[in-house]
Amino acid sequence: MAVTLDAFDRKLLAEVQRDAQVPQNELGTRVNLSTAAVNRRLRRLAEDGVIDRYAAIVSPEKVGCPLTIVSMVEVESEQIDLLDSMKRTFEQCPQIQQCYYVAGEWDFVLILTARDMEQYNDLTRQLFFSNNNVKRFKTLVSMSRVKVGLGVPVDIDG
Amino acid sequence: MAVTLDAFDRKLLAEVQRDAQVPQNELGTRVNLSTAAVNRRLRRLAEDGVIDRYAAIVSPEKVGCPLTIVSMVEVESEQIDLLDSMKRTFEQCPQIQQCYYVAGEWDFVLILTARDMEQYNDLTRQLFFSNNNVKRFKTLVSMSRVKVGLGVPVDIDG
DNA sequence: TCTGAAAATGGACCTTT
DNA sequence: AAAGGTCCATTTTCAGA
Repeated sequence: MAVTLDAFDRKLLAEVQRDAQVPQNELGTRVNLSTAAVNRRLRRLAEDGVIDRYAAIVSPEKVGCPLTIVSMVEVESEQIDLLDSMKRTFEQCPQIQQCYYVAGEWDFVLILTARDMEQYNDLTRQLFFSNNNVKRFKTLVSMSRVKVGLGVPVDIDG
Repeated sequence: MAVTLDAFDRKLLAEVQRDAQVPQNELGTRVNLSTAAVNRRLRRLAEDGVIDRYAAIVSPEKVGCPLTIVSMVEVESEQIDLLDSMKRTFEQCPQIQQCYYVAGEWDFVLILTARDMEQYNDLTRQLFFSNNNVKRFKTLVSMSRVKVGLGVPVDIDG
């Protein structure tokens, strides 16, 4: 599953995770490689799925979603088809940025973004109260998004 | 803080959040605008901070970070400088993808990525056990990353 | 690694509302 | 003024030698 990456690949990945807009010739001077080599490596990293995709990161506040909420959900039954159905529901909800199926005191952890508490209450009704398989859930309202990203460390370690 | 967005802006934001690599002329045909208009709007969205940045999303598994963990932390004291110091520590840790300062039963929620459990244990020592201001913490190990993204809904609602 | 063609970006300028 | 469209220059990407 994992892929072999050399020091150049790692540097490139670190760069493009931070900023995917810097041109390949600039990347070349930063990592000490020709533009063409950078081009080939980035293409290969994308082909191999190391780079999953390129995305614009938009500011939630600026588009009227100032509220970030962490919800934890415990299910009634862990029957496969019930779980799958819940996963699909969570995946499809546009306000759910992230959903992790976890082991421990809870079964799902969700990161949500919402316009206001009213919208979150609505979501709560749709996602939790009207779902028979939700035993209980807990809400943690974010007061500050201290760090937000999907960056993966590639610097030295594996 | 929020910004006024028309239907064109919203469509463009939806597109580039999903895939930032589609060229502006293609975006133009999709949203019914000339290439130049798309160019101008994207530039303005970036200048206004609506688009925070462009980033490559890399697959954690492929680079040897198959483990995703959600940690919740309760602090001993909420004294400002102690909190700030913790926030800085969390921000700087490369394995911490996200850190939310929350209200409720816990004070911080962290999303971490790690090579293996041993690395997580090390992090645990560095971040939690050796920090006097950590009263307790809880670990939820992700078995499945059902949905992972930073996408913000821009379709219809504000 | 270099060179050059094709593609994409972004500015100039004019037109519309 | 604010925003769109067309055209053109510049920059960037990317393949072949």
